[in-house]
Amino acid sequence: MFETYHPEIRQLAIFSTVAEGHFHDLMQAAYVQNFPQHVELITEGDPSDFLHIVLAGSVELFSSWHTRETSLATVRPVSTFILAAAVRDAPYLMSARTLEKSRIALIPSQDVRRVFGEDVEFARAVVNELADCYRAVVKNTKDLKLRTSLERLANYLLREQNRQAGAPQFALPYEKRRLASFLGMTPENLSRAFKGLRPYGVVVDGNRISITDQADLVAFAKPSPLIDDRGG
Amino acid sequence: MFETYHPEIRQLAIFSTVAEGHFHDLMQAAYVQNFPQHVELITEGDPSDFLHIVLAGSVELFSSWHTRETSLATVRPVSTFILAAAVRDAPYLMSARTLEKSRIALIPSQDVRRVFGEDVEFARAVVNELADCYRAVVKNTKDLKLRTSLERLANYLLREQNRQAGAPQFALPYEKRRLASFLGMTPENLSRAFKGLRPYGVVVDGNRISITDQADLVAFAKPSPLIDDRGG
DNA sequence: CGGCAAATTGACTCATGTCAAGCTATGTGG
DNA sequence: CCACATAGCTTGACATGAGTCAATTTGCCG
Repeated sequence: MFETYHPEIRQLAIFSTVAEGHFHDLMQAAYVQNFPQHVELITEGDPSDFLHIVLAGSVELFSSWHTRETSLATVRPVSTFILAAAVRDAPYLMSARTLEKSRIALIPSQDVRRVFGEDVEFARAVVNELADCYRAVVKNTKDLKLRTSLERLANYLLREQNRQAGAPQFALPYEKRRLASFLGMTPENLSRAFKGLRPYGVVVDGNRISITDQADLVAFAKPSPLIDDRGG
Repeated sequence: MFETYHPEIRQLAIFSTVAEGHFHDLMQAAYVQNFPQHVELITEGDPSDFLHIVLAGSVELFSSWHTRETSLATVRPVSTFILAAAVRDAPYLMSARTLEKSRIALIPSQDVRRVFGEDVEFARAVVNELADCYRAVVKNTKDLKLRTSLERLANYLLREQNRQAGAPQFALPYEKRRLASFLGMTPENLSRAFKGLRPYGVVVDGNRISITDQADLVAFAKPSPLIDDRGG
């Protein structure tokens, strides 16, 4: 039963080049669990015992400070999260909760660190993955600091459109309140921001978005590969 | 002449464990150059040919988007920067300029990637460094999204005090305009933020800061190890 | 001493957050 | 099948935070 998950994990960039024996070792040590919706998988500050992999469903990474909370990322199948904490054997900097019913694989961090030392290909894959994560967070910081909330929303819509089929109509992948938090604004402000994009051809109906004038929206958003390209 | 720089580079966490032969290889391929103040060392978007190391002076990492610019970090001796771009052989996401007269070592990225594959200890050091960088950016994002500008300034002052001797009086390490940009606000706003910290015992005289009531400032700033601790 | 850039200040505008009310969609239980 | 409860979303009115612009002041360097 457990072996059925190997192929999808094996295809992850971080595991695709590791030697068969080492991959087997990692899978031997791993757990796979199903979680219901809205379960807190990890809590920031806790020691990082496992590298997590989302096999199905979706997971939100978020963080709190006193009374405030912010959404930092959404993890979708099939990808890993909290690799950095696992590598460094340091406390989690973010909390994680399931957004929906999800299947998660858990690989003990110490096995990850051990195989890292034994398998150069795996080491290279880990460092690549980590560099990608780093670059993604830097892009996110630039987005936050260099753009207004309206520009952030416009560019988010273009990225999301691209991530999905690329069609002029698509659905937001989660609630607007989460999107607002991810973009660094309040839900009320997000509502108004959607209105503010109306002149650039953005029509909202519930969670369905229609981009009626692609060129116009692009002209306003001015997307940049150094901020918006994923995996670049 | 060139060999005189080896000891300080060798002591960097990222090089301290690499085998002597491999370290020698890297140094053979490296350049060391002196740059005057305010020289742009790298430009975002350019291909990343070198891993950079600040040996003396200081370097600002910043980024622009259309008419706006923001300061992302300051690199001080002795440490590396743009490791992620070098590892991935991807374009720089940030630009870098000297803040003062600086001495910089340049190691060809391809040599870094080659030695990574030949020396497990080096690979481990690189992944550790990269994980630390990643965690630093995540902390910075949390700082930006979870705190007001007044709280960011208060926590910055506490971190900077700590980074220096820890004494109640210390000097800001660079201009206020840069600090403002780093903290995500305008210079005007920073001026007012300093005034706003007056009630918590912060006295400003030029670039000299006096913290007259440490406990009061800490109570206001509410620093957290998951946001403010460096290298944690 | 003079000139320049940085920093400060005040007045103002604009963006964003807050609070409260109402709306809508959804799911549940009667 | 409908009434209701609930949670999310929207809207309006308002408060506050932050940016802008312009005018000084300060401090530094030639």
